[in-house]
Amino acid sequence: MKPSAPYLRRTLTRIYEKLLVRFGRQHWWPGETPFEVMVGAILTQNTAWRNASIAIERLKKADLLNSARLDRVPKSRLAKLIRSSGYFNQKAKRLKSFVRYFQKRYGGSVPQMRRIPLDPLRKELLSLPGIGPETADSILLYSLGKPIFVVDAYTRRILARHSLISWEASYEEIQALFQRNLLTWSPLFNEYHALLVALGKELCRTHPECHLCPLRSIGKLRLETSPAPIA
DNA sequence: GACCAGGCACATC
DNA sequence: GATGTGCATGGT
Repeated sequence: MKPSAPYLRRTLTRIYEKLLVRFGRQHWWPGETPFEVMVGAILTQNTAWRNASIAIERLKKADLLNSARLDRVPKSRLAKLIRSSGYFNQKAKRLKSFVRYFQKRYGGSVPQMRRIPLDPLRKELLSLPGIGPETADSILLYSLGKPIFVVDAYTRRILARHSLISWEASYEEIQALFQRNLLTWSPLFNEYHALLVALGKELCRTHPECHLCPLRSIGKLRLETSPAPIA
């Protein structure tokens, strides 16, 4: 039985309010420049942010957190610098190809890139090697300020545990759930996703039974009967 | 020492 | 289209 639109709107709004009260504003993305956010989006793929941020610091220290210089640095040197983020050979390759594209297509200019409308730009990003839906949407939302909702492992886990989606829901289905039932506004999408991650990090792992979950009292939650695995 | 973390591509059926 | 596997580090 699919929840009705008014129910979803109400519930998604209540969840947001609860999370905001519990965790406060998250000030995402934790990066100093839009370009740093793009690099971070690739480095954090399937990796704890802590490890990705170590790699970012090393790039900064080497004065390489700049698209023109990153475009010129040898891939082997880049791989060594980003070692802490894991999958460093793959990520060095992905970063190089992304930066090549960014330089060639936009001259390394964020404002130039931002001029492209959301849909075609998303398609463009998805066509790059190593840029999947989450990385593309993270760049669009957190680096460029485009109104698109980022879905990640935490988002799926939390929504499924609270019976708002099935565990098998696709990326696009989950994204559409938020985008159809919330105001299309990038600051809201920004904060909402960051808050879901905050919840996922702080509670879902340490308290998988959800006894302390701030969302517990919301709507028709049926936590007792949701599937056990949270991974 | 096992398990996990803000994915993605590619092979195979 | 679904399912399985490689990629790899650092923290708990």
